[in-house]
Amino acid sequence: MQTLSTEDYLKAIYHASQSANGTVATTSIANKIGAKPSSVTDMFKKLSEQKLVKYQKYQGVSLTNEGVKTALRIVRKHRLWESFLVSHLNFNWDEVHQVAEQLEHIQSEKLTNELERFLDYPTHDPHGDPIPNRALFMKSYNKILLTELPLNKEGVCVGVKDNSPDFLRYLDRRQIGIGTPILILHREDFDQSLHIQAGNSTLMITQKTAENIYIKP
Amino acid sequence: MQTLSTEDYLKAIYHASQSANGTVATTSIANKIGAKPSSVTDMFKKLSEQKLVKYQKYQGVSLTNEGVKTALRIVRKHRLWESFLVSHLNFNWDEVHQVAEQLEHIQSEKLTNELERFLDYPTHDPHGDPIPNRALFMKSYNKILLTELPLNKEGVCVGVKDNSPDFLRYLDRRQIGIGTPILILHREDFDQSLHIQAGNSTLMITQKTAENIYIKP
DNA sequence: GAATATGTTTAGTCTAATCTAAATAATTTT
DNA sequence: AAAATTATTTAGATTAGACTAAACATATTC
Repeated sequence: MQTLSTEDYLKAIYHASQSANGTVATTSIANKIGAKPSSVTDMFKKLSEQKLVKYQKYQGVSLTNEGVKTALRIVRKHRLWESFLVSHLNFNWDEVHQVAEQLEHIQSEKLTNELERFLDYPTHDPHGDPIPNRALFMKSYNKILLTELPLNKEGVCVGVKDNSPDFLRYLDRRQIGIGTPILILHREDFDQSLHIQAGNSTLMITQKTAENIYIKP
Repeated sequence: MQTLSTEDYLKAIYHASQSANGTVATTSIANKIGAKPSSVTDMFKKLSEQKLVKYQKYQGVSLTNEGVKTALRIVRKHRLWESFLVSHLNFNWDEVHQVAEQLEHIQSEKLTNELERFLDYPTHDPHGDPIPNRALFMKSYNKILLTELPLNKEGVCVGVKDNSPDFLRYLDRRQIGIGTPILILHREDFDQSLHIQAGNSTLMITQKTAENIYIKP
């Protein structure tokens, strides 16, 4: 059984190892967790003793199979709770993260599974991220960044890369959300900004914005 | 902002001070919390510094107004979550306590208030205990113990005193629950056991059982 | 490939919450 | 009311998780 803190570390390692090639550096976790590198080293040792990560001095960590499972159980709870908050408790997609960070630590298999049933087995959370099922399996549809969408080819927004409240509220104001159909009308060569059609309105977005929107073509 | 542990203490003090006359002894909290008396003394001092309890050496503690409010906020969350678990997640009334013990510590006013709205402002939890509203006010209807119900006068089960899973499952097996109409057919002078009509069936219960069932006459 | 910069670990300290054992206060019994 | 019992507190130790500062390893730059 894990403590609250070890769960946070495992989740951070899991997410970091998705972008990296499996192995994760001390500092990168320190930044995510908001702790000093020395504290992270201590925790790496502890998790290593519990056989949840493979750790070699100065070489970072990678999750073991058991570690991945433990992380996925937390991710599963996090995303189910986020879904619940949005679908039944009137939370916006930019408000759910902080509360789900707490709820993901609640220990009760029955609770998790019943919540999943109550929500009718959702496959994706309010940010478009896939929810691991009971067997911890998740399937993410193949998606591309909005920057990669060809001109005049319609796609649908299926997720965001940056989950920060600031970015999410920015998208809200522009009426872009999960499910919004998007079409690139023109790409400005000068600064790679895009004129797009999103739903019924046309608008201009920067490259940085486009790099944080996932599209299913 | 309270830690998890101080919240547990405040809740324990609150519940203990309901039965006692407001002031609560070190040992009684030690037993409830499952800690040694010396640890409890330490915590009394800490809570006293935070002005959540009034503490005098060797004289036990009593909650301040702030302390009562903090405790009630936790009780409110606990009972709302219990209600949710039973009404939407297929939990039985004997299963909810352990999970609600965890959920009651989640910090988010919006979450609590939206949960309350989602449940349509319930006034009582699955055990018949009153749920404090947003203003932390709760009204408990006047109830009596089943032992005090006059012969042949119908009442309705509105709660239980003993919330242990064992007792609750015992009642389940006898098909006694919140809302069950109950009538005392005969009281055995010898051992104070009761022959009762509960719903459609008649059965015999011991004095100890009757002392743990609340009735609205 | 030596010098420098960056990243990581070690050693030692701190805090919150617990504990045990001993000391002290309050209560009960005789 | 003295003795015995029970309850409470103090003193000192322990653990998990964090920290700082110094030492050490790796990576980068010239």
